[in-house]
Amino acid sequence: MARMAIKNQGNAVFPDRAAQRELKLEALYEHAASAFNEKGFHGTSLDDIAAALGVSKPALYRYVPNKQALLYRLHCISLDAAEAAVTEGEASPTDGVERLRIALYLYIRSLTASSSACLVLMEEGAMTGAAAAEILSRRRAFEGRFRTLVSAGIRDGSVAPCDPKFAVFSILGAGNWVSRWYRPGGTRSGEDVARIMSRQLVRGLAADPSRYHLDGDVRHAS
Amino acid sequence: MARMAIKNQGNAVFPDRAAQRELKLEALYEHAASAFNEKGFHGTSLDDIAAALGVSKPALYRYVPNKQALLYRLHCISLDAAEAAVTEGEASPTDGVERLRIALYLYIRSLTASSSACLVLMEEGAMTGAAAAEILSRRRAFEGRFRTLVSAGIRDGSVAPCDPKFAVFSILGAGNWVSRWYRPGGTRSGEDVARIMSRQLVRGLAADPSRYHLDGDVRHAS
Amino acid sequence: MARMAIKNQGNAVFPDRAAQRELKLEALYEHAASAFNEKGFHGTSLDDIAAALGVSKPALYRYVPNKQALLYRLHCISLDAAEAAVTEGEASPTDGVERLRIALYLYIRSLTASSSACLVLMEEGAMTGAAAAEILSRRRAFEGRFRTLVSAGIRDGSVAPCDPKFAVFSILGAGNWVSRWYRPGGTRSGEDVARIMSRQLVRGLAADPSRYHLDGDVRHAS
Amino acid sequence: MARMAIKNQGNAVFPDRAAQRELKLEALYEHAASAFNEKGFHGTSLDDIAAALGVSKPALYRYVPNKQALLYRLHCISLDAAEAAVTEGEASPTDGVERLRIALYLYIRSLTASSSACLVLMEEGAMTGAAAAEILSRRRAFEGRFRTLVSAGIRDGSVAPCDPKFAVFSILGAGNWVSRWYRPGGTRSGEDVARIMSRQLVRGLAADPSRYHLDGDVRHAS
DNA sequence: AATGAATGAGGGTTCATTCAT
DNA sequence: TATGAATGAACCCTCATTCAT
Repeated sequence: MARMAIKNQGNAVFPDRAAQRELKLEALYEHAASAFNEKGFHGTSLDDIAAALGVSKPALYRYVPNKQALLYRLHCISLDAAEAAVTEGEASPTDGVERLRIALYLYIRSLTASSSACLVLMEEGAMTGAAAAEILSRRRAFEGRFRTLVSAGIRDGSVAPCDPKFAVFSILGAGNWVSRWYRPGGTRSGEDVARIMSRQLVRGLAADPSRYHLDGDVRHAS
Repeated sequence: MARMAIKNQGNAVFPDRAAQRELKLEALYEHAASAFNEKGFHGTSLDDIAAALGVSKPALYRYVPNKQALLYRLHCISLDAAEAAVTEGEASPTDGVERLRIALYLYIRSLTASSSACLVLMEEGAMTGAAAAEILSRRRAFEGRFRTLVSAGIRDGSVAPCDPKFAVFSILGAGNWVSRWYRPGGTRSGEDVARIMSRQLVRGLAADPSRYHLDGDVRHAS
Repeated sequence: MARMAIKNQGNAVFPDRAAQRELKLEALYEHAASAFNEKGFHGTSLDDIAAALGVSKPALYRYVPNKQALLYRLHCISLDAAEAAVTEGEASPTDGVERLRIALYLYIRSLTASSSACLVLMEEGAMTGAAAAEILSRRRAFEGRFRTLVSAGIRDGSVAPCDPKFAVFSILGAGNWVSRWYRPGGTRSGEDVARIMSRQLVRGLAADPSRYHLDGDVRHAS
Repeated sequence: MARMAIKNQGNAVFPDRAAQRELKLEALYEHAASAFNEKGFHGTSLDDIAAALGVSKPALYRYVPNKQALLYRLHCISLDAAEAAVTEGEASPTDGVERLRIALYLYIRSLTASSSACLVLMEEGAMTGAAAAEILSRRRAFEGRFRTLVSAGIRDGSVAPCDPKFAVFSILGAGNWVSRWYRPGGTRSGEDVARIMSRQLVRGLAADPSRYHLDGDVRHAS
C-alpha cells in the first residue's frame, strides 16, 4: 500500500513535469506568434518573448533550439490547422460551393482560435534553407487544394465560371487579413467572424448568390 | 553675356541635378519598398538597399534622414495613392455599389502600379512615435471612407444589407493581399487584376450580384 | 552483532562506492584531459565532458568543484608524473648524460601513459589566480631540475658544453610535443617512443654521441 | 602644372589610405596571434583583441570577416613562412644534414620573427570545415618535406640511420616549442636562438656529430 | 543521489548612424 | 560630394553554475 502510494505519487509527478513543460511550450508559441505578427520576425527579439513569458532569455532554449526553428514550428502549427480545415471542407457531403464555404469557414475560424495557428502568415520570407522550401511548398499545396475546390464547384455548376486562381487569392487574402485585425474578446466571436466572412466571400463566387443572404449578420447598418 | 552664358549653363545644369536627384529618390523608394515587403522592415538593412542602388550606405542619408523616415515616406506614398483612389470612387456619378467597386478597383490598381505605393502595408508595426500615430490614423480614415461607401450603398439599395465593418475588412484584406503575390510581368496586367478582383469581391456584397458576371475573366475553367 | 552485521555490510558496500567513485573520477580526468588537449580548455564545455561520460552536467559537480579546479587537478596529475620522472633520473647511479636521458625517457613515457598525465601542458594560460602561480612555479622548478642535470653533466664531462637553458628547452619541447601526436594503439608503444626520442635528443647533447647510436630504431630508412 | 600637382596629391592620398589599412591589418594579425598563443583561440575574445588595438570590436570586421577567418589567415601566414624555410633549405647546395639544419634554422627563425608567423601552431583544433582540412594538409605536407630531407640525408650518409618520422617530430616539436617561450627583447636574438637550437637538434641526428660543436654558444656553463 | 530547469555573464556578429576626409 | 572608417547598441546564442525536486 505504502509503496503503491509512493509509486502513484511518482507517477503523478512525472506527468506533471511533462504537462508543465507542454503548457510552457504552448505559452511560448502563443506569445511568440503574437509578437511575430505584430512586430515581425526580425522586429521581435528573444528578449521580448522571454520578458512576455516572465523568464530569462536562455530559458527559451530549453524549449526551442533557436529562433528560426521557432518560426518554423509556428508555421507548421499554422499549416496543420489550415490543412485540417481544407480536408474537412473537401470531405463534406454537399455541392462544390458549399464545400468551398465550409473550408473557408474552418480556415478563418482556425485563424481566430489561437495566435500560434495564424499569426505568422506574413513571415515566410524570414525563413531560410530547407525549412523555407518545405513551408512554402506546403502553403502552395494548401492554396492548390482551394483552387481545386473552386474548379470542382465550377464543374458542378454551383460556382460561377471564373478564374480559380484569382478567386482563391481573393478569399484567402481576405481570410488571412483576419489575423491582422481580429483580437479575441471583441463583440464577435471567432465563429461569428468566420461565418460572416466566409458567406460574404463565397457569395461573390456562387453561381446562385441568393443562397448566401447577409442580413442575419447586419449591425449598425442604419 | 559671358555671365549669362554661364548662368544659362548653370540653369541647364541645376535642373538636371534636381531631376537626377528626383530619379534617384524614386529608385530608392522603389528598392526600399520592394525590400521591406519581401524581407520586412527589420529584415532589410541599409546595406541591402544601398547595394541594390549601387551607392554607398552613407549616400542614402543624402536622400532620407533615417530608416524610420524612409518607412514613413513610403507609407505616405502608399496612403496618397489609396486616398486618391477612394476619393475618385466617392466622386463617381453612379450608385453606391458601383462607387464602391470603382474605389476598390482604383485601390488595387494602385497597389500593382509601383512597389512604393503598396509594399509596406504590412509594416505599420515598425513605426514608432508620432509618425506611427499619423499613419495609423490616416489608414483608419481610409477604411472609414470605405465603410461609408458600403453604408451608403446599403441605404440606396445597391448593396445588400450587411455589416460594413466586415464587408470592408473582406474587400480591403483581399486587396492588400495582392501586394503579396502580384509581380509585374505576369500574364495579367495590374488593370486586369484590379478589374477581376474588384468585380469578384463587390459581387459578394451587391444587392443584385447578377450585375457582376465573372465570365469574361475565366481562364482554365474547364 | 546486528550492528556489526550492518557495519560489515556497510564496509562491503562503502568501499565499493568509494572505488566506483574513484573509477568515475579517473574516467572524468581522462575524458577532460583528452578534450582539453584536443579542443582547448575554453573550447571544451562541461556539456561535452558530461556527454562523453554519459552523465548529466550537474553530476560533474559531485566530483570537481568547478571547471577551473578540474584544470588545476589535471595539471597536478601531470606535474606529479613529471616530477617523479626527474626524481628517478636524478637518483640513478650513473653519469650526468645518462641521468638526463633517463629523466627524459621517463618523462616522455609518462606523457604517453595517460591523457590525464599529459594533455594539458598547453593550457597553462587558462588558469587564474593562485592556482596558476602554483602550477607555473612547479613547472619552472621542474625545468630547473632538468637544467641542473644538464649542468652537472657538463661538469662531469658527459655532456658537451652548451647553454643548459636552450638544451632543456629543446629536449622538453620535443618531449611535450609528443602529447600532440602520440595516440595509443599505433605501431609503437609509449615505451618505444620514449626510448627512441630520448636517445635521439640526448645524443645531440652528449659529449660522446657515439654512445647513442640510433640504428636499432630504424624503420623505412632505405 | 597645377593639375598635375593636384593629381599627385591625389595619387599620394590613396596609397596612404591603403598603406594605413595595411599597417592596421598587420597590427591586428600580430595582436591576434599573440593573444591566441597565450590564451588560446576560444580563450581570446574579440574584445580583447580590439582593446589591445585601441579600437572597438565591430571595427575588426572591417579587416576580417569573422574570428574563424582570422585564425585561418594567421595559419596561412605561419605556413607561408614555414614553407619558405623548407624550400630554401631544400635548395641549398650542400649535403643532406646541412640542408636539414638550414631548413630548421630558417623555420625557427621565422617563428621568432613575428607573432603572426608562429603563434598559432597550437590552435589547429579550433578550425572547422574546409579551412581546417586545408591547413592540416599543408601542415602535413610541410612535415613530409622535412622527413624527405632526413631520408635524403640518411641516403647520402650525412644523417645517422634513424626513423625519419620520429626524427622530424623531435626537431619540429622542439622548434614549435620556441613559440611558447621566446619573447623578443631578451638576451638572445631570434637568429641566436635559431642557430643554437638548430645545431643542437641536428647534432643528435648527424652521422658525424663532431661537425656541430656547441661550445660557441655556452653561457653560464660553469 | 542525480537531474531538469533556470539564469547571469559574456561572446561573436550585425546594423543604423556619424564623421573625417 | 560621396565614401571609408568607426562605433554603440542590440541581437542570437552558449556556458558555467545553482537550485528545486
